[in-house]
Amino acid sequence: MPELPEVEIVRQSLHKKIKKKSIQQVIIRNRNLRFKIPVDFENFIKNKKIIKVSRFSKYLIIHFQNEDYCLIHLGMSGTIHILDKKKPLKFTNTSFYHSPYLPEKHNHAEFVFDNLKVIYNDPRRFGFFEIIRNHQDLDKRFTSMGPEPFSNKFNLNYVVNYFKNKNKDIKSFLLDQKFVSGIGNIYASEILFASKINPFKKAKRLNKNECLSVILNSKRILKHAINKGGSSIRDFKDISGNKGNFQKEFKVYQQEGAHCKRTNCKGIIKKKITSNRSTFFCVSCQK
DNA sequence: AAGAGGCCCTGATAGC
DNA sequence: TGCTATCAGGGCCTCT
Repeated sequence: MPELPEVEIVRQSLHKKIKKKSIQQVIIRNRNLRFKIPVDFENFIKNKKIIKVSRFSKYLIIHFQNEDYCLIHLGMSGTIHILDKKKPLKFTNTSFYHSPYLPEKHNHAEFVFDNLKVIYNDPRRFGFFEIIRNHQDLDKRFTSMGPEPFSNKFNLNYVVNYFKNKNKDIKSFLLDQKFVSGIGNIYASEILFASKINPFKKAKRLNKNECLSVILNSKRILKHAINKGGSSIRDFKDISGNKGNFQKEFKVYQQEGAHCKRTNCKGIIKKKITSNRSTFFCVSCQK
């Protein structure tokens, strides 16, 4: 499901729903995620009040009282659903705990609040939860990761220096969370199309202008995607079941065989698969 | 040390 | 209908 924009959409809606509320009960249905949900997880979370929900990169950060935190990573297929007793979902005429579109299979954890239930569902189990017990550890947690695209640290000096002598292709770097945090397979292709750069060009071959282009387009495209509610390919929805709209604006992702959308470009969009991941690009205008 | 590739897992879809 | 193969938004690990 989720790259930075989608995780941000989930964060916004989750924050609205659960800030200042206490978790009354935690129900674990299946501990098997990328990392097993620890046995003391329920006790750690239970009765804690939520201050806010923030985000770094593709990680949701639940802030509890007393500087306790829970990280949630959605992996490829993690989704968060909410059932609100006061605002029953459309079509929900059954009980509080059942809704027609709400998945039952692959629910891993359910967090029960007063009048609310938050559900974590993850068929492929690439997501995970992580407990953090103080504010220093939270700061430390992300130090080995690169800056978010929005950060001032993601600037021309940083990128030009980072790319010196780097023999790997530029797309791999956009996916490399140690270089920049939050970009995934969809937005990497879109950013490079906007920058007119071939995804397989070696990073060390990018000139200053191209580096700048990658920086500016990363910031712009991710912000734009957030404003559009994220990309709903497959079944991404926010926690209340609303779809995003950015998928309508894909220029290259999933556009194999289409004509390039750039004015005056006669190129065709091509798909290339490397190490099991697809890359989309225009054969003509991305040099 | 950097870079390439495999692997974790289930589900949807395409092709026969 | 039902088999098999392929692909999917991530990131960790190992090998060279």
